[in-house]
Amino acid sequence: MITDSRVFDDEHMPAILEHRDQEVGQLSRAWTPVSSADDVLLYGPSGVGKTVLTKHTLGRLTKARTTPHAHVETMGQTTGDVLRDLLGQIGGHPVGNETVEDLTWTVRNHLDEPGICVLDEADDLPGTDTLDALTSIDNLSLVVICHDEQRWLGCADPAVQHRFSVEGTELELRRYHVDELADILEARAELGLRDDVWTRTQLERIADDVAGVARVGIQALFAAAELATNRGHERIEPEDIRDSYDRARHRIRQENLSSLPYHHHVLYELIRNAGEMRSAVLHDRYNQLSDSLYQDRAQTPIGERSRRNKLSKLASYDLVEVVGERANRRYSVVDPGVKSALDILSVKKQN
DNA sequence: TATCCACCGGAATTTATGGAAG
DNA sequence: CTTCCATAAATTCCGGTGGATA
Repeated sequence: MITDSRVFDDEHMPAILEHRDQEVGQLSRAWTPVSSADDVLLYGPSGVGKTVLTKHTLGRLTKARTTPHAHVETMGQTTGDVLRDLLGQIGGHPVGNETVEDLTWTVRNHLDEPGICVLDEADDLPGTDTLDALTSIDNLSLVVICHDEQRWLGCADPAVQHRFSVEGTELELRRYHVDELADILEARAELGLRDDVWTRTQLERIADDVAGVARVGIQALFAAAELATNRGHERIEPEDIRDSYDRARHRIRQENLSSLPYHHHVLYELIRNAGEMRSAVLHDRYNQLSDSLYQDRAQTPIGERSRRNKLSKLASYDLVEVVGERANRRYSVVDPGVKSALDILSVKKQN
């Protein structure tokens, strides 16, 4: 049934970008006189193709002429990480131990012509000094990708605000309409599935159910095909589609959890085990068990303030849900089926 | 309504790490 | 080897806030 699963990878780039002509146009225009390329603040909800749009448009641009460019994932990265990534992509050779100052200087020297740097998942960038380093590099135009442009601008320095408040700098990406997303799904289905196992109507159904969020739609289509295969169906059945959404979201969350370090896993598993808990209880548990949880580990237990940082990370990854305000706040895991591969609580029981 | 309280999250400060200079 | 310095992560400090309580 599935002829090419790579078509459904998050990293897969479609040959043509459908229903984003206007946005591609605006981005291209911002970059046109590359000698004075504009910065762009690109915003919109998760999974509607912000990353794909920039990669696609950047690909078109650099096919026409060579321009130094980079696409940097900034979520959870330090200033040094971002600069090293940028330097590597524009042809430099980061060693791994340069100072931020050195890196900034090296990048500047590498850019004898104007370049473009896309900062993906940049919601947390204001407030760090990453932007200071990047904006101090002449010749470098920035594309900032975030979810909420008001919040982003609100947190940024006045200098950065000014740089991103020029007319035409903002570019909003909306959710797809049902027929638009169905077109996108159709292109994937044609490439990755046997053509007698799906119908246009089913794709429209999925597009509607995921409210125009392309990433979830694509993952759901893939999950539906997997379910149909597992169940021995000849083609995708309504029940496969019905069950595909949980499977798709489950997979995205499981991946997110796996990418996080040990402290996050500890907190996650404590919450998952309890079902729902308030923060005082969570901290008590953590304190009780920290000796056994952290023995034989390089890491040591962390204090409450740091745990709060880990918890907000877990929440932003949609792994942990926070309900209620202030004193009566409760934590719970979004999908108890998502488990840490580290098997933390069984280690606890042995002790 | 007024006061209390838990606890979040920003900002400043400290600690840990590792490289470079003296 | 010791000292110094930069960075990132953790901790300390604390103001603000919205529900709880009386």
